[in-house]
Amino acid sequence: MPPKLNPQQQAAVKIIDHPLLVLAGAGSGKTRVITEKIAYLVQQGLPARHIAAVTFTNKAAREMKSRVSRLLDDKQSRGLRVSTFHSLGLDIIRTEHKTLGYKSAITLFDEQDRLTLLRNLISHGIKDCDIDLVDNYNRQIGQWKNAFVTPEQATKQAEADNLAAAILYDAYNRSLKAYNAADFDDLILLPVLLFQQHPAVLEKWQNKIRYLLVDEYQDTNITQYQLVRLLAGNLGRFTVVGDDDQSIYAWRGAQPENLSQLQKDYSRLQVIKLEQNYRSAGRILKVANQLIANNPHTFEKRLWSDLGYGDPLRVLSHKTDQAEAKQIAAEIVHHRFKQGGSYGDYAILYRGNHQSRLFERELRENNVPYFISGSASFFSYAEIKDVLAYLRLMVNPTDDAAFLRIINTPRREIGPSTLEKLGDYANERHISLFDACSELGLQQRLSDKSVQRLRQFCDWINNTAQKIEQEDAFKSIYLMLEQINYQQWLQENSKTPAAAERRMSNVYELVEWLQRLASNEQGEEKSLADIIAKVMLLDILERNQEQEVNDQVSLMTLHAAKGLEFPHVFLIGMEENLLPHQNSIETDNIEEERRLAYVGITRAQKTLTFSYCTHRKRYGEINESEPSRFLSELPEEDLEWANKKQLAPEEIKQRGKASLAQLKSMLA
DNA sequence: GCAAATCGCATTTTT
DNA sequence: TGCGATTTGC
Repeated sequence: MPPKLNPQQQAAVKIIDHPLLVLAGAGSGKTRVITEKIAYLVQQGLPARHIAAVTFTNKAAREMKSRVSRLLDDKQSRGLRVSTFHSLGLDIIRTEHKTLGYKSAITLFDEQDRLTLLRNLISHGIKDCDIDLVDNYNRQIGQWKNAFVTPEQATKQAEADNLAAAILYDAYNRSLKAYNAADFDDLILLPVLLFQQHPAVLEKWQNKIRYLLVDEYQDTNITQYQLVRLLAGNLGRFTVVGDDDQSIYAWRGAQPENLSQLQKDYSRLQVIKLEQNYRSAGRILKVANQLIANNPHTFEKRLWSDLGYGDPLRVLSHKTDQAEAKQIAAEIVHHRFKQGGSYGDYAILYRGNHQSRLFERELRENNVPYFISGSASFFSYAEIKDVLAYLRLMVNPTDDAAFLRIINTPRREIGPSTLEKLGDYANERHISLFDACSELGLQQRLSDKSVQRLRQFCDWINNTAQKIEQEDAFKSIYLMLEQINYQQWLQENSKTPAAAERRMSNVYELVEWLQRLASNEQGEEKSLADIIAKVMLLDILERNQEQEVNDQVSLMTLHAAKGLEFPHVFLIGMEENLLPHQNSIETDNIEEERRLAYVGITRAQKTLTFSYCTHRKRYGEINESEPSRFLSELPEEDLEWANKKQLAPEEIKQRGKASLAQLKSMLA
């Protein structure tokens, strides 16, 4: 990227007396605009502590922070907020917990906790709900929370078929409150409710955050937009950056309409388009432009670049999905040797995760290093969830989700039947499972032995919690791990000894990391409770992944590829019913699928290869498939249908081997 | 209470 | 086909 900002970028940085919408096409330097603007605001005399920049991912926030630190020194950037929407929300909730009626140690419920709670509510009392439909209810509740619909409103508006969901929604929210807990959606929703109901608190925050910058604005949902509006106030001291053509999260509640809504809500809004692309060859952009022109637009935009026109885009055809994987793996090997580049220059992008399987196998056979993005997050590891559940329960004994997770892990001979009776009892008395254990009435329901086991557990939790609070917190955590003999439990429950070892080292990594977090928190209170809440928002594995992504072919979904770029991109599975996906065809959602293809195309810097198969194995059955309609929307003169004549599998294999031999001779 | 067997389901998933 | 969740049998 050139050292100087282009005129549009400069304008985007310098307009600060109007609310500003920056329509930033793919690869047009939007992060740069945000970071330069932060620096500019500081230079203009606005202290960094009055500036907040919000992103959607931790990764984006980290990237932004590090780029700001190249422009401003520590003193200048002191107090600057660069965070995800969700951690900004958590900050607000933590600071204002009293007004919201929460105790300070707020527990964050993840998706699993949420489902567990919903299931428990259904099996204990919410009669109108069917346990088999829990996923539907969950989705509906999420939609309501994203659309800023409270339980009261939901109940009023609800049709007969989702009245049950509305009742459940209300019960669920009450339970969360009783547990002093919040789910991810609440991290946005609660601040909005708070600001609406308490103007003085809002004013305080508006005074704190005097300039707001929002990244990936097209991905905001209704609730997030409310938060932006409230924080930015009537003056509209904000810059939002987004691209309607890269809106691919509508299914998660994102409202790309929030872009045009700004014009209605802020008459003084200025709009700037960034159309110069610093990433891709001209031809790739031409094709991308033509594809996306098939979607309706409120803001017209046309990407261009001066990086040269580039090669035609290739379209490969294959007989089977296996052949697709084989040929592309071989081709990557071949191409890399010819170019002398790095495997890290290649990416294979696809619509659904399952498409990675064949490629994985093929790459491994060819000894090509690869990494799959979007695989299990650190927090999906059972051992991490277990240990966090222990800590959560100590911080907040009413956290039933945590209680249920660990009550019998490791084995304490407390099984489902005991828990069900305990659950019934707790439910009748409207108390938490933990509190129910110490009640006298419990003895009438359960055997003495069971009650004794439960109480032993609770006493132990109380003791350990006390130790953590009063003595050296982390020493006590290590002691706790020893007492539950967690290592042994892992050994007994892992497939191999090596796996057990790895899992235990995950646990240590977690605790060490918590320790570092605790000591890094400058100034503010650094109670374990706060740390745990923060941790639920982070993802440690991300960092590990980033370190390792070096000389590896990247495999990822189109969704995961947003924001990234690669010299050579393979966009595979360009077939009807895959891209566009069958469900999207059925629900008439082609436009978002087209944007997904657009995102894929605009990831490529130098070369782009599409591929499709005529036969694909699906759910164990071979089906015929047709090339994607999107291919026919592209300019014919820029495509090269390279593979109409099929290579026999043996030939492909030969080519792969030839390349290997070539490598060996090159190394020798 | 737990392990094995069977069932059932299969886009995408920032936090 | 392949995985995870639930059910079955000991």
